[in-house]
Amino acid sequence: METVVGVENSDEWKFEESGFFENSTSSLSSPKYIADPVVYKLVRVECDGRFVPATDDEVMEVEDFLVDDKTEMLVDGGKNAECSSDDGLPSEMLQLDSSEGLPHSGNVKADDEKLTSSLEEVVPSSALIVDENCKNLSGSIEELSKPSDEQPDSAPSTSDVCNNQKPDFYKLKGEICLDNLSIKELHEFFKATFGRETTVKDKLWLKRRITMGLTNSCDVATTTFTIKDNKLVNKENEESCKNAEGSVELEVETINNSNNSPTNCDAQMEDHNFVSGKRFNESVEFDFETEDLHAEQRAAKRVRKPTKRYIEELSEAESRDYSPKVHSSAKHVGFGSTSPKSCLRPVKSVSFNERIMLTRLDSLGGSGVQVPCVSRIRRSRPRKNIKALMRFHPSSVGMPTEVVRKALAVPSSRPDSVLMNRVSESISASEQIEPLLTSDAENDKQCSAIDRVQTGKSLGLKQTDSSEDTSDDNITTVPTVKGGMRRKHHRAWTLVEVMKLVEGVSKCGAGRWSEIKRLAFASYSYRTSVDLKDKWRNLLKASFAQSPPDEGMNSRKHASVPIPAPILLRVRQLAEMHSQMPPNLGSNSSLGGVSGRSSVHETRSGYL
DNA sequence: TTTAGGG
DNA sequence: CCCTAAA
Repeated sequence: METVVGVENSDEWKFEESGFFENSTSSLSSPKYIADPVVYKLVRVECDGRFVPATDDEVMEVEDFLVDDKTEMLVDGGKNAECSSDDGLPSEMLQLDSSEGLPHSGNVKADDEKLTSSLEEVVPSSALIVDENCKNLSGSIEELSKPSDEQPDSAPSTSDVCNNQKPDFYKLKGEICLDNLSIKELHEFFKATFGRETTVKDKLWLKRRITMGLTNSCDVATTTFTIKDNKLVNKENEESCKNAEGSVELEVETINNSNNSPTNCDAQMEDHNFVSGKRFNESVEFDFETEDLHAEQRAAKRVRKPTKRYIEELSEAESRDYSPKVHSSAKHVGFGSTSPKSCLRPVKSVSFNERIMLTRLDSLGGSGVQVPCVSRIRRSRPRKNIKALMRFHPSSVGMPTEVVRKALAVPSSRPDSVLMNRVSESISASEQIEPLLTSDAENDKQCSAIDRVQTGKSLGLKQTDSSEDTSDDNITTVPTVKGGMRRKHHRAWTLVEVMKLVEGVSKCGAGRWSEIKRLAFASYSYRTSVDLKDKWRNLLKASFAQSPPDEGMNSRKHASVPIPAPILLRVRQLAEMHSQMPPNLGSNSSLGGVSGRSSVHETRSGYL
């Protein structure tokens, strides 16, 4: 039995490492540190723990994998291209074929055909929609943007807007203003955005991080953090970005070159320029999240001996995000991007629950500390049928747990208070050795995924739930009286997720939830298409509800961050485009004033 | 299996 | 979120 794992090796791919380490210590606030310092080399780990160099095929697979990654960055638009250039990538990687506005990288070779076609699939469709509605949009946007404004444009003492001590950062005339937020607020915002806590105290870091998440861009200024319509304002390079992205005009955006001037906010509202709109790039956001872990550590302290927990978390993040073992890695899935040649190595060849001890040169404070790294296999809850089975044989629960755990020599790292989880994990682990135990559902999926990959048509399906585990470790499932299983914890929707959803709807149209699920939420396996639908329903409600999460509840104590007005605005636009406005609340929402507030028990659909 | 809608 | 009917 053997497995392919990633091992750090800083020599393998020149362009990956070039220039990084020089920068890593000095430029925490520079876009340069976006690149991940770790470069993997493929090796096989035999049962006895020996490392065996990977075969060329394997290496190739991963190379494609990486190239795709880079390509996606390019696809993401000009901003990233610039960013990438800072990373010292070969210039050929950065060239865009201006005739098509599509990336043609010398490194991409065969793959870029597929990529290109997939892009063409996506881009024109959005362009179509836009073309049809561009006029309407331009008209309605101004209309719509008003009701969502608390204060009319009558110069809301712009200094207030940006310099207020307690600004309503989420609805400043449709912008998100991260400036002047307290650390605590930033932490909240961070959590709402990424669904993950952070301990970083560095305001600048937090702001950049959030901004990057919200803009899906790594090109974030270090001076001011005002996000409008999911994009950062105050970009000098917007022009070039627009050109690079072609003529897809979608969102309202303002060009504003002055930095943080008090007039910014006003000007932003008045000057409605249409620039290219969204791009779909999971990888960017995804990378951010994982990179957070690294940067966080760096920012948090100096050189601290990594704690056990750190090691675990780090490894978890990596086995989820970087390890080639995570086949058609989730981070490569997304709109406008495909991973035509994901790693095909079947899960079953992976030695289950074998904790491979490795070390990686972690750039802890740039000091190059050797950090042990445990690589572990997915831990996921069992599929429904398994759980259902267990439900009918509760008495046998204890047995399989023990047996399986012993058999697999799973370190009892966690208390057994969560027996169910334990069993779940063990069982899902056993699936990997004993295919007979598995329902064919998963196998089929894997096969079909492979098939699609081989036909080059793959959308980069993630390997069923290979990355689900870590992320859903926390959501325990609980048996209900009626015999059903219910997810115990509502997984809070993060801003990023909401944005993905909105984008997904704009691409695929509301209703095609499974499509959206596959394309935009492939890496969020805990969101079912039904979840998406429900969330959209809520978003709709929220967006048409009178002026977003209103002042009424002044209690600054909202545990969750309100959905930013610009997003709601977009939801509303999309809803109108799809003529799926909620009854009664039609376009008269602008006149109605405080018409009814429809539902008092409108709960908190306007929040995350 | 996926969607739509009610609870 | 869950459940279910209907497609």
